[in-house]
Amino acid sequence: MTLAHTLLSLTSPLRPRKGDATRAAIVDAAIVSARRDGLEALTIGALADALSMSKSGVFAHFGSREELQLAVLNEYAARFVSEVLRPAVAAPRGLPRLQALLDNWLTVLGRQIEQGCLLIAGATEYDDRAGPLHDAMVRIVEDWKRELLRAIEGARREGHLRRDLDAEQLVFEIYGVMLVAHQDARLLRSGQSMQRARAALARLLAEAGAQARPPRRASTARPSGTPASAATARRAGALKTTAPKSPTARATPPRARSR
Amino acid sequence: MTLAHTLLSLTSPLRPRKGDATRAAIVDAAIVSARRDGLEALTIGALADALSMSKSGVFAHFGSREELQLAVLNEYAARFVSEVLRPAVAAPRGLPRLQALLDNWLTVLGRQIEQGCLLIAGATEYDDRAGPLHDAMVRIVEDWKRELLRAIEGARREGHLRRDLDAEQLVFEIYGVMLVAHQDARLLRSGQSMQRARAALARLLAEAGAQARPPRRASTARPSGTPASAATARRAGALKTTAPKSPTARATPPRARSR
DNA sequence: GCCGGAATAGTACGGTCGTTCGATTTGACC
DNA sequence: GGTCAAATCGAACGACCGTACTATTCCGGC
Repeated sequence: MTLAHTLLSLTSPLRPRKGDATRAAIVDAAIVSARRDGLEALTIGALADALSMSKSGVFAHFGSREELQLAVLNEYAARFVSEVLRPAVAAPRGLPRLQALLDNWLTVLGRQIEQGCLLIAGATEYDDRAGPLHDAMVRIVEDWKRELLRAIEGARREGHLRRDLDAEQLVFEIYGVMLVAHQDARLLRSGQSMQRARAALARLLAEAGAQARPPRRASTARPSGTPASAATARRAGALKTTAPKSPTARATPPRARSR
Repeated sequence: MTLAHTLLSLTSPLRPRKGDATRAAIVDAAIVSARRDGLEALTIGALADALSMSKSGVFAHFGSREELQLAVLNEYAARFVSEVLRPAVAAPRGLPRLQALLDNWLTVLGRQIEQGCLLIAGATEYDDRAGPLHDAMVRIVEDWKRELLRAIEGARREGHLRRDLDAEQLVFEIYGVMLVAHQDARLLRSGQSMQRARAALARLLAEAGAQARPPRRASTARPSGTPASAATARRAGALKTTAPKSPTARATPPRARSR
């Protein structure tokens, strides 16, 4: 079946297969469901109901539940990369590109806080279950960390970060910030998680030797925009903030707040 | 039933109820299963098989699957606290106690890397599902973070940490290190995650103003005390290592390793 | 050694799961 | 408009789920 399918798409590769559209719609709906309840809670019946289709209609597109889960995971990962990494490579190489990447990552994480991240939830879901989903999960996370590493080493090579920086350690710690931001925002509904994450990242970068390019402004007085966060990076503008319009997300008081 | 049960245990509270032992055995087995596959994958039938009991025999002890899950989660949390927090309060208050707490935490996390942490896995499992398990999960994580906060503020009150420290931010970042250590060790089987986590924690504490008491080992240069901050404090022994006997877990080489 | 409640087993029910398979509909091409 | 494959449906299967009920076994107090 899969073979015939492949052969056919080879003989007439240009024909716009209609099934592809439904398949995409199924994956779309499945991503929503999986982000809410987890990949393992994905159910063909529930999906069919949500799409007003029959179970067998949905099933036929994948051949097995596992194949559906893999499609969902891969599609999510592809979107994640294209949202976070792709726009970042537009930034000039080096620190700006790394900063853009982290900024996009955090934005994607915080955008729809109602929906979780499959790469984070899947990591705990499949960390102990052998099988194709585990393997895919490992591959995706490893690939992503490799991209992050590349960006960091790029910035170091440009002289924007300390020469003796332990890049893998920095990847580790950045990932930790993202994980805790995700948990804080979703489980605890903290509301401050994005600010805390930005502060943590800014500090990590500052300590990694990030040069505060144009030191735009000194401390205390802050006439206009330029929000920003923790410790030193506060004036370094090490991480650009996305939506500084909101007055509720006011800048943190001089130096770190103590309780 | 539950009422009668309660009343009876009130009238004869000393009688050693035999069912309690089986109930404990069930919870034991359930914890193992939940740590491997998740709380949501817990199944009464599988549990009964593993214990060579009947489904109804297992069921009778809890009255519902959800009650079983709650029992498992609460028991796990209780053990976690008693393993991590309780022994730490033996340490002198202030920074030593905080360090002991973090050290215990990391040890518990790394001890049996084959089994995951329910507090971490459950956080993503229930971050979007309303219900008693979600509520329990939130309460447990919040309680734990509060304990961590208490330890940090205790250390600050003793003058062991910066006066202007943002304690909640430090809780946030410490939690991030633990989360990424868990993921690295379990999903990616990294093998270096514990060392990386120790390095990250040491740096966090150093930056929070932790005084490195007796610098047990001075590596390269640095004759005597003078705490050092940030990156350098990594070798200051800001976080005591549990089993330094192992030669594989050697101290991190001078300065940070790059790549 | 019986008695009585606690503990456990046995069985059954309704539901949902993933999957199979044959029937039916759809839609592009001649 | 007929053709034929692709797409979708409908019904059914076997397995497992949580739960409810009844029956049986266990076991300490008399």
